[in-house]
Amino acid sequence: MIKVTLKDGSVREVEKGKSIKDVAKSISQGLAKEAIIGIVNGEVKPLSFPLEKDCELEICNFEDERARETFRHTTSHIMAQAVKKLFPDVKFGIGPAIENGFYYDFDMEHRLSDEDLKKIEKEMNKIVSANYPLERFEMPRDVAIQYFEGLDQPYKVELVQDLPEDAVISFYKQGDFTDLCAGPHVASTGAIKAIKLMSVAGAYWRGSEKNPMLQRIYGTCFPKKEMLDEYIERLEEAKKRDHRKIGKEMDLFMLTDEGPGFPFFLPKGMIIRNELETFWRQEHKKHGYEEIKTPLILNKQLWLTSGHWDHYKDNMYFTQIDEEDYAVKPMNCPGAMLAYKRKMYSYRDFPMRVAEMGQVHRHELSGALHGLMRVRTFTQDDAHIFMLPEQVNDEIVGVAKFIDDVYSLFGFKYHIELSTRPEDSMGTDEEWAMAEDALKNAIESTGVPFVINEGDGAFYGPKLDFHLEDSIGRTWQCGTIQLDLQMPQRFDLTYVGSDGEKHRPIMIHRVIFGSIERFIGILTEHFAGRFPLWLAPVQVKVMPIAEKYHPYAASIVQKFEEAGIRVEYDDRNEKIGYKIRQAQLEKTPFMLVVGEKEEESGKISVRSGVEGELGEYDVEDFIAILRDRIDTKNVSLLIKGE
RNA sequence: GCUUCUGUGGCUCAGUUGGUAGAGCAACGCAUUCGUAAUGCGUAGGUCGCCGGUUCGAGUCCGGCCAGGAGCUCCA
Repeated sequence: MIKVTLKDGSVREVEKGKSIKDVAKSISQGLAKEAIIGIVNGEVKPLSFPLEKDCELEICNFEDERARETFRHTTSHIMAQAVKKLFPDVKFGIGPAIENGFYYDFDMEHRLSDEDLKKIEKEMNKIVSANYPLERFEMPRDVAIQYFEGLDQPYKVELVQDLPEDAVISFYKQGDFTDLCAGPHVASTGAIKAIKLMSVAGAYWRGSEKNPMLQRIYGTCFPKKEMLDEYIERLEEAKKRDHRKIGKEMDLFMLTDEGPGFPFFLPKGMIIRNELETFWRQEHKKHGYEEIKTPLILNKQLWLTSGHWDHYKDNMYFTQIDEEDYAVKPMNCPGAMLAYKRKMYSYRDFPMRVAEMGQVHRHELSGALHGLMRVRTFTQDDAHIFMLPEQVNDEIVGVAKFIDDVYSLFGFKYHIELSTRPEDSMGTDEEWAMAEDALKNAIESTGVPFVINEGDGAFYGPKLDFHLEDSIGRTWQCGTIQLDLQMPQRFDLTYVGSDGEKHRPIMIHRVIFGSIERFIGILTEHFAGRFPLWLAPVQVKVMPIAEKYHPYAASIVQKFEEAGIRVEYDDRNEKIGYKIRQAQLEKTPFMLVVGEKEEESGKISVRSGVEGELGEYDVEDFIAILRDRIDTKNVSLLIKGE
């Protein structure tokens, strides 16, 4: 007998050689049925794994991330086996589990279509039914290379060649299919239940555009069909929140063939944009920022000095003025450097915070464009902070707090990445190490978790990036704090220290929204078009029941207008049901119905876009409620529900 | 930019094996003045993304270009 310590601390005596599944069964049939993997002394093992000595054991179902990953990774092997059966000439890339499923990359003559996906799915289900056990075995590196060369699998050969000389290479075999794989896997193919292949797309081998493009099949799978259905349902719901769809429905912005990547903001979208900018100015004033505006076009010499001409040319637009070369600004910093250089500064002026709502133009690849999220012109809510070395930490912490405050106002969840030195960059290793340390120390001191994104910094310095999620879980970088040791040097920025000598200031670039355009896109998806009252393009809509109540309705409209509330008046000759339906579809927060009853009582009947009928309100009372919501920037549209 | 799919009136979509375009909503007109998600009747609106080719004949087939979606790459 051996002792198995379970996660809850309890200890079970089991017969030596019993499998994890046996242990699960002995605890409860339900657990055994749901179990996907076991974790033995911290290592993921299949349920068939025999327990030979005393150990700690955790039995995991689909709720556990490690179990999900193992489950889906096995499914990617099943897909590879199915593809091999249908298309014997296929060459395999890699096939990992990802956030909501898995993928596998294939190289073959045949171009995969949606019909092929169905065929592959069918073939996969056969493999599941056959319930092949997954068997692990090993080969020395050189034997493994020969093995894959013999099978004409060049990508696998490349993968093995990249492993160390003395590595022992592990394989997993299921039925007639064997794949290079570190594992782990579930015990047998029969464990996989609900499979759905989602799409086929191109993906470069090893993520480099210099390599050949393989065909990637994305799929997902669950232990139960109901879970798959629920997931697909959620995706459908998420699509309804897509800012491109809502932007069109609510008439917020548009994109045209004439200006791909150059969005038009329409009257309703401008209200949101202007409200955000007003809020932004108020907050920056409170945080001790001054505001400037620098030109959109500046001459070649400036961009040579800044380094953009050498490091950012591919993304810039150019023009000529009086036969001299000019560029449209892709960033605001060089302009800000010129503004700084206009006069002398004392160390007493620091930290000096200079903000700019700066419109930039960047030539993004056509395939990268995406609604308002990725465009070719956008407005950054930029700022440059000039400071003394001893002020760096406080300033970074201060900006991180500022960003957190703004995101919290909207109820956003975000994650932070520290992006380090990229290949194409300026400056010395020492400078980069210092700058990276400064950012790292500052963010560590706030205690907020972050991940490191190796080699993704700007060419002039490392950065802390703040990422927000869109409706289907893709994340977009919005806020960023970048420590720049290059620009102050290149532009020879100075200040006079307490010693009377000239010194070089330290500078950070930072944005909070990131770009107004992207931020509005994220906001739209986050609120599914039901913007907080202070941002809502239309706050209330007044709807008389019939023409004879128009004078009373008009007097209501006037009262809301006088209170500074954005009110629309629907005095069309239509039935009230029709007006309500349209206002609902427009996502109007509050609808005010007025007819005989209201005219007599001098009140209004309020309908909430999210809560339905709220009953009668005194006009002044309701205005006060809305005014308070707007002034406090309350994101909730609920009146009854609070 | 790459792989792949898509592109029909303002919007959402039909359009069968190629025979010179249809619906609903919206718009406009008339009637109706009607209490919380669509009142009825009528009118108008389209060089079927653009260019070229095959054909007696192309929205439908072929090629090129443009734009959009998904993904890759890249990024606020």
